[in-house]
Amino acid sequence: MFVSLGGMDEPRSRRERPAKEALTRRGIVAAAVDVMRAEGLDRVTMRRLAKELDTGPASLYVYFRNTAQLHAAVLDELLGAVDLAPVDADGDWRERLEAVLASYTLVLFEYPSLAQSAVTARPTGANYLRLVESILALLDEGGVPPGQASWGIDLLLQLATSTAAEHAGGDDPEAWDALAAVLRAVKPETYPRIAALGEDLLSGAGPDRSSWGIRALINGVLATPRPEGETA
Amino acid sequence: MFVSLGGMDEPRSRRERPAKEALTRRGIVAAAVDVMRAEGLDRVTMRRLAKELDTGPASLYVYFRNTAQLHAAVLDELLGAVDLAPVDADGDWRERLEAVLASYTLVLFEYPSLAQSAVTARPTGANYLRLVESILALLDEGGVPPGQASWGIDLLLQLATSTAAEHAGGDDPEAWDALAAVLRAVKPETYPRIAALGEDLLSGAGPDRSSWGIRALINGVLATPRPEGETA
DNA sequence: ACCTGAACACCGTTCAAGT
DNA sequence: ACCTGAACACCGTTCAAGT
Repeated sequence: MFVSLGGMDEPRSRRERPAKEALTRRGIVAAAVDVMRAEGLDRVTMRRLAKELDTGPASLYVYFRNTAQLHAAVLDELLGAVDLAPVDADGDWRERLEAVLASYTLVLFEYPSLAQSAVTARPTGANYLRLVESILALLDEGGVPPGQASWGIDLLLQLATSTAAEHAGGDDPEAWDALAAVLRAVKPETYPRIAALGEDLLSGAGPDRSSWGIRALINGVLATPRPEGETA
Repeated sequence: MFVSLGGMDEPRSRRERPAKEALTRRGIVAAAVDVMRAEGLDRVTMRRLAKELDTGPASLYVYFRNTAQLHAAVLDELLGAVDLAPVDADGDWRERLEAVLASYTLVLFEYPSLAQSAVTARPTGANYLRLVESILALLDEGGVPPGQASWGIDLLLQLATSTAAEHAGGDDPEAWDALAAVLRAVKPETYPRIAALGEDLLSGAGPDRSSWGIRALINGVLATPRPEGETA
């Protein structure tokens, strides 16, 4: 394999799609990420991937129980891009925690449909564990009692994940317009408070709003004791 | 149509599946709810419903832009079962708000995959509006400033929705065991804080944990001012 | 406007058989 | 154990044509 068989250079296309390679979990995930970047998560299917890897769909079931698990593995891969630098930086722990969660949200925003599937099937790979460990460090630094940290971390990631997931489904501007129209059309006699708040219910640029949400939850996690009789 | 044509009684089966009825939005949603209760949300597809209604799938696109919108309409229907009685009851507003959100979560728990789709496609029907109005009333009673209420309501519903959505995908006990195994196997040198918390990360019966989460978020929404320069 | 059959372009997952 | 082709039982959505 170290000698070229023919006299000609290998054409580029050979390198780009190797004729056949041994199937591995890592290789499948790598192919999945490629397909996702090129064609979107919708196309990250067992069949599409099998085609990419020159095999039949059944082969992939050796490595992943189902499509949801495959997507979870793809997400873990992407989580490598989350910026954990704020963990060891200076400054207020709350702000640093907010920064880490904002970075997580931003990564998910690139593929909101992946976020949607993550609401159900959390990843369990190395990148996810690093993220959890980092957040726990910050909560500890902030003096959040361990019991609250245990439950709080799930909550924080859940909120961040579903914030990104909200934008799955094409970010359909028609759907948003429809919601705005419904709110505007609401009868003040039937729904006085909705009518009173009106547009403000939908106000706020995405980032402002989601960072406020994260801050609110951090504050709540810090301030809310766990029910009695539970150990931490 | 008021006279029987034949001498025999109409067989029961005629009543149960009328030969043909005019297509209406309501009728489609009703059929969708039936199919969901009988066969699960997975089967609430354009094709399956078309079969149920004795027509072709294309007919349904007159009433729903796509399958996600259909599911949102089904959810709104189900939301009629949310118990809003606590709104006008006596007692602490926080506890009553928690009760309303718990009822919402409970309704979604019956069809977690519907909750999963609701993370992306919020309903906009009458039942959803009633729920929003009720929560706003409680936040107002609790003295939550309008700006925080506007943003907070979304957050509260989002958290409750994604809490139920987490259980979509079959509640696969194997997946949970896998996560537990990963956490147990974690090396204390690499992930000291995860190792230290250990089982507690997964502890807590569902209801205890999710009601703590709701309480934490309510507290956070109450305590966290919106950024300056924003009106309420 | 509402309704439809047919078509296009796909899916997930399991099975029995091979190595 | 890993790998595979083939099969089973489905999907969403659009189109052109009808009323």
